[in-house]
Amino acid sequence: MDKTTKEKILDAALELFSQRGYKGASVRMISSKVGIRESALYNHFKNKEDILNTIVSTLSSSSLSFLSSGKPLEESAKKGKSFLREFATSFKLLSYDEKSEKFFRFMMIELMQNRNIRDIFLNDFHQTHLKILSQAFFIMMQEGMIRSSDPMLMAREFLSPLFFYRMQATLLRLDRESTSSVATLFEKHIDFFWEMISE
Amino acid sequence: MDKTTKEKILDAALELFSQRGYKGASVRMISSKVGIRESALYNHFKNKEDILNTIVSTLSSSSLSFLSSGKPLEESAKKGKSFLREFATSFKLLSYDEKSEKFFRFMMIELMQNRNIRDIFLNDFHQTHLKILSQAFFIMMQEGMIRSSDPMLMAREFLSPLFFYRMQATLLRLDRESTSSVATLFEKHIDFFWEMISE
DNA sequence: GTCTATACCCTGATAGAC
DNA sequence: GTCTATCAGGGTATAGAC
Repeated sequence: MDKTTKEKILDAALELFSQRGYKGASVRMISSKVGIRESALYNHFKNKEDILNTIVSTLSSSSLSFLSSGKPLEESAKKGKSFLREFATSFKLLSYDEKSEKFFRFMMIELMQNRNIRDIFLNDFHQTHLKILSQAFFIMMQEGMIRSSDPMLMAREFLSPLFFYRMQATLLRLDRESTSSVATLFEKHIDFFWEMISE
Repeated sequence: MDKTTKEKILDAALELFSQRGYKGASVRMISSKVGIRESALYNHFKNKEDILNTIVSTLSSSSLSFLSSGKPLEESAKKGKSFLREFATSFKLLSYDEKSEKFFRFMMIELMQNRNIRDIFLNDFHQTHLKILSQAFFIMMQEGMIRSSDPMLMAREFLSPLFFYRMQATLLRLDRESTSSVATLFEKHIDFFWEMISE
């Protein structure tokens, strides 16, 4: 509560962008969702694109990558399977965070249409996670916990199913279907993957 | 050449839908790409949605699942790694087929917005491939070629990276960047996966 | 900061001449 | 089967009163 009009506009815009994409969500819809006229909206943002840019720059950094939480990777990676479980859980939990989930839906819609969103997806989102994972696998290999292989390849192999399952959960939720079957896929993925790579 | 106006409309529409989504591609753009007036377009299709439906029903079946090419699965699955390589290659080649690639881009844009497209993606596209793969893995397990595990889980683990790499290739191509690095990811995936599962 | 009023463009779609 | 002409509705954005 006690949100400023500006914040209300951003919330309404994110909601509509995530449902209909940037072009499909009109300034009219956004302002009516907030409860003001279109013209009043222009007191808070220069134009429609300004709303988009504010949302993107706010959410692209914060809501996409987790695990920036202190702890040195050297320590956590040595936990092996537990580390992977923590990573996957953080990944899965993102889809339960309302704003992250809406931004994810929006990214998926715009991925093929907007170069800027593509860059954010591939760099901020994907590369960041790959980097963490490949470092972790490298450490696990050094410790002799897992088979020796290309850490970056292993990171990709571990991350792709996580991404796919997250997308699937998002799709199911859109049709108000249960996501419990997908939730177990995360668990099964970790078990399967660990069994395959562990020495 | 020698395309009917109707075919020209469908081609132009697919091109524009794949770049801008359904809403973003106007009837005006489509008809001007064909070289006719908007009104003339209505002699060939009832309305805009009719164009979409024609495209979807034409491409959802044909361009999405390959491997319907005769040969019984029992035989090909016994080839083990070669089968996986063939499967992955067919999957990769889809992204070199112009129409399949455009339809894939369109699907990605509409996935979060259109229930019908979601169903096609999850059922026609994803489930079909999972079914083939899980049957193949089941046979390989019976033959003692690979570790024993849940065939459906294994199918998902094998397919998710393929999907992700295909998506990545599509994204790179949109920015006219080289996809050769992604092409090798397909190969590496097969090698890695086979090494992990082979007995 | 919000309102009304308005400008101007793009949208899907139809009627009727050729 | 294609054209011109036209329509109502919705799109972003601005000016000026309160």
